[in-house]
Amino acid sequence: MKKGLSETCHRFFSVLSNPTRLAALETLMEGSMNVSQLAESLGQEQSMVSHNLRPLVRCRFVEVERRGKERLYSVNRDTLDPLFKLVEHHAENFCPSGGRCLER
Amino acid sequence: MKKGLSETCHRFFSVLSNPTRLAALETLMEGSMNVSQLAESLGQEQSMVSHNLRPLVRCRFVEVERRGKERLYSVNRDTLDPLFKLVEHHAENFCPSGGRCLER
DNA sequence: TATACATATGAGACATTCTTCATATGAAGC
DNA sequence: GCTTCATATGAAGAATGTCTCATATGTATA
Repeated sequence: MKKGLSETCHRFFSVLSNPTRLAALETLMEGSMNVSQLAESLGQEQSMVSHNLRPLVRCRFVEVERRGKERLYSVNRDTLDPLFKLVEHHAENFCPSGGRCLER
Repeated sequence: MKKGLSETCHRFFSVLSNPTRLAALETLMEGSMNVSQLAESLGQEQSMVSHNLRPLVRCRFVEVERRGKERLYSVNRDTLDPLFKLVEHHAENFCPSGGRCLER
């Protein structure tokens, strides 16, 4: 681990350690959409989704594209595909009882 | 992303989104040690280190081995080596100004 | 079993992060 | 320019997470 990476990691992981943002990512993995569609799909308030998209965009987990008055959000697969695969792999290998060891 | 992985991810990432725990991992990456040594090395209270090691162990980011009255902690390289590499890679590719885009 | 050492645990104070609600911005069409 | 639709932003209470301090557990050794 490179010197100073620990600070970068903190920013990286804190953005990802939120159920709303993860659900948003999970949804966006299946296809790009705009904020309203995402809010609808998640069953959440538009403003909450918007608030939570911000850090995802800032950290480049998600990209935005303006389309008239809408904004189309899509995930950064370069990072997220291998990342989720890694988490899945860890859970399978080290959390035999269905991720139970990951509970508080 | 598999259905339900999002909950696993939340546990996974929340354990990692803490400066003390990341510093502990960073230190343990350079070699296994016991709690006192780690506390010393991090300049932190023993009890704080102990508190923070718990979730790391529970989530299998770290392993413990009893050695008499000491406990030897060491990192799970299977998960952490590729994970940190991935974060580093993301920072290099998507955060051109030295990870500045990862700031709040 | 008494002592010392290593580590773990619990409770409360403190800090940070989330969510909600109200409102602002901004783009398109009339 | 006014209205409507889509999204963003701000502030404040609510919820979570973290740290500290005091104390408990557990192991080795005299």
